[in-house]
Amino acid sequence: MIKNNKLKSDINLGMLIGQVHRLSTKKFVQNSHNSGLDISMDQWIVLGPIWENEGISHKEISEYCLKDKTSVTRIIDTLEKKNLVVRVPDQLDHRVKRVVLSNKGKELFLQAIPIMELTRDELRDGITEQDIESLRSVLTKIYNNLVSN
Amino acid sequence: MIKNNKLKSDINLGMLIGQVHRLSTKKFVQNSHNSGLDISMDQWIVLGPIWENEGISHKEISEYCLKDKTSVTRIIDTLEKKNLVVRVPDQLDHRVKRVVLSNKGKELFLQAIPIMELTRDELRDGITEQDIESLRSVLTKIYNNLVSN
DNA sequence: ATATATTAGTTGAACCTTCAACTATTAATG
DNA sequence: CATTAATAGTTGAAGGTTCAACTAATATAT
Repeated sequence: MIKNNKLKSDINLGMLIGQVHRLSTKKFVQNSHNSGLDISMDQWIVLGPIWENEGISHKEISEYCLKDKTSVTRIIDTLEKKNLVVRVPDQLDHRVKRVVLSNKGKELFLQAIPIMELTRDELRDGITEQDIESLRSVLTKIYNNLVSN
Repeated sequence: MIKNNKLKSDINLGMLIGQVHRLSTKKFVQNSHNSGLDISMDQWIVLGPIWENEGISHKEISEYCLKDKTSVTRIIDTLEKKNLVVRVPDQLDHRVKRVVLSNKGKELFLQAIPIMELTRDELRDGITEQDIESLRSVLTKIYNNLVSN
């Protein structure tokens, strides 16, 4: 009995975004698991900038991944517990912690790349590059509305 | 040092979807809080089908909201703790639990509608209806790829 | 009818997210 | 230089998600 159809369709759009987000992370984790890898979507997302930039700080990871600093702390806790990365205090600014991949971390990252590619292909099956660019464009507009308060 | 640019841009697209999802739920909760309402995005999403269909079952809520049954159980736990809904065992099929809004739940739902509309307008500021339809269309395609295994 | 399979919902464990409060360190200002 | 601000990261609490295992009840199949 929500009479306002616009409202209803927005709710559905919100649920759709949420569901696509949940299902795609689930798909990646399942594909990883099927290949014998133990890695979550968020762990993969955080490993990325560490791979690209050895010794990156939490804050930089946070900005790169669009994740809250608390989330970054906890994901790195998990990665460290799994011996995939190591935290190294910065020598100049003692507030800063720099994060470095272990050999195990590097290995896992390399193994996960083809899983990511597979997942990508499954997601995009039958979808044109134009559609993807349009998706990216509209999401970016919404993102900008959200961050500019 | 991810040489594959396609891969990198997919990662970014994934992070963008995640971030838009997180930021929009955050915006809704903040707007609610600013109006003195205590409700999360997921609580709102689950209240919707209960409002529309008094006595709806968990399973039906799950299908409507595109949420896992475990999540539905836990969100309804929270809603029940807040005295917004009540679980009623089905008389015929004793496996089924039906969910009903309390007066407090109805009241909250009605108060949350304008908050949802406000949030919607903030999200969509400067974005055309065509863009939104295009977003919905591409997300639906991805969703279908994901559910059809 | 009885054994088997399905279905609805719950629970525990592990992870991710947000908020608010906190520590420790560095930067800015008078 | 000493006080105050801001910054980087951590922690606890509460909520949401997934998986796997579980209970209880209904459906199916010989």
